[in-house]
Amino acid sequence: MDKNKSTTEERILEAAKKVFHSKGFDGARMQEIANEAGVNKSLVHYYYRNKDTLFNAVFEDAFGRLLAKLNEVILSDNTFVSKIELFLNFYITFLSQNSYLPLFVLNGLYEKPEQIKSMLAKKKISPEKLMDQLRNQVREELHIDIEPFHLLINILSLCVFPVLAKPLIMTIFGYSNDQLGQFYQERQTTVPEFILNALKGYEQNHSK
Amino acid sequence: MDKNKSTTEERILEAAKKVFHSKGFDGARMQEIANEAGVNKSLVHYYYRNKDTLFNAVFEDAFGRLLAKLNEVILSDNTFVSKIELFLNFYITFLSQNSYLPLFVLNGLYEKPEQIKSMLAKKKISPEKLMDQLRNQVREELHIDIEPFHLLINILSLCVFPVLAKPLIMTIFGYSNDQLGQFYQERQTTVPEFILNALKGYEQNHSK
DNA sequence: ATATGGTTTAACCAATTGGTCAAAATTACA
DNA sequence: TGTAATTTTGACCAATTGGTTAAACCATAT
Repeated sequence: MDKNKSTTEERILEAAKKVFHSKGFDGARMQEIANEAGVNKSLVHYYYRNKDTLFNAVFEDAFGRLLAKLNEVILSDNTFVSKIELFLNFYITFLSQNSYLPLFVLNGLYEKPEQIKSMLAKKKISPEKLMDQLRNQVREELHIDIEPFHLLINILSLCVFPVLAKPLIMTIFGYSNDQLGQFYQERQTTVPEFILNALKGYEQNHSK
Repeated sequence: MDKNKSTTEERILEAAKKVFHSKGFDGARMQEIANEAGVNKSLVHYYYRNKDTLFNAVFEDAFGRLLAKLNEVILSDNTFVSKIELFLNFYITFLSQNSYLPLFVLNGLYEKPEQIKSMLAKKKISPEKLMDQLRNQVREELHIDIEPFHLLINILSLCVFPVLAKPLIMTIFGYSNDQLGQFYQERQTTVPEFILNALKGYEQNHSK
């Protein structure tokens, strides 16, 4: 509702994020987005032709952000463990402010899988490159030869799922928001440790 | 559409599952559910008062199934590793037939977190009991004292997320359905190994 | 001043949607 | 067989929703 600063187009996009993130495509109402932005509904159509266009803008913004960060971290100049810590840290802090975002992205991926490829192309992200980077780094740092695909998925699982399952955790174990925050805090050290231990186990079995 | 066998009430519920699972609450249409069941739309309202009632029935069925299985496996008479394998196996095979289900449940949990508690009560599932079981078993089998909460979340993450992220995996890495099936197959041995290795790492640091 | 261009609004519309209701069809049962 | 209860249907409705359009607004340049 704060009309100060920022163009109306930006305010509309921000409002759209807020509504789409929490209610999804079908649950979102163009009128609600207009209200949230403090403008007439027609203005929303003026800047973004229709609901689909607006949704795509919101989705690309969200998915692009997550993808870009993952890419940036993996290709950065850090140790393997540092990278996990970095990604975890970003993910947890960023998403404490945008708690609906991961589920929103996941839903979007189900509905429009094609978008993934165009997004990868636009951001010039190469999955193969990421995998190579991962494989090489694990080999050089930990002297372990490993198929990096399962490892990548495992890392992502351990980082992303606990954020996705937030309501499950809160309700089942009766956590308050503060307790949940502490839980995520603990994971910043717990998860890298867990992964590193798992990899060291492979050392005995698979390395030469 | 198969009117054979099963009461109309059951056919309506099955149709509702199909539609709600793939389109969510807001995306689902009562008319589509009626068509899918091969009955008049009014019949849907006759058996299930309104959309909310029908959705709740579908959600409870889905969430209840997953929860019951998790409970059954954890409390069963198996080794720690066997339990992980069992749960993984159930999860992967069951969900290859119901690929929309985990995301559906996750969305439902966001929208109606209260349902979790009533479901736990109805199925007489005690989270504390599960955690105790897990802690004791890890202590007795692996001689490791560990706070079981993070472990439980880690196991769930490694089992559930790769299924949730199906479209991401398929598109990013250009997997066919067959290749994806093989990937899940591999995880049946890969994941228990990963977890066990991680835990063995803790042995050196935390056990006495 | 006024013409011009982009910006914003109010009024409106066609289509959709969840839900109702009374009547018809079918079943149960005396 | 007749009749009461249950199940199924078609017609209908009020409300909602995405989207359109023409007019109003407003800054800026001439």
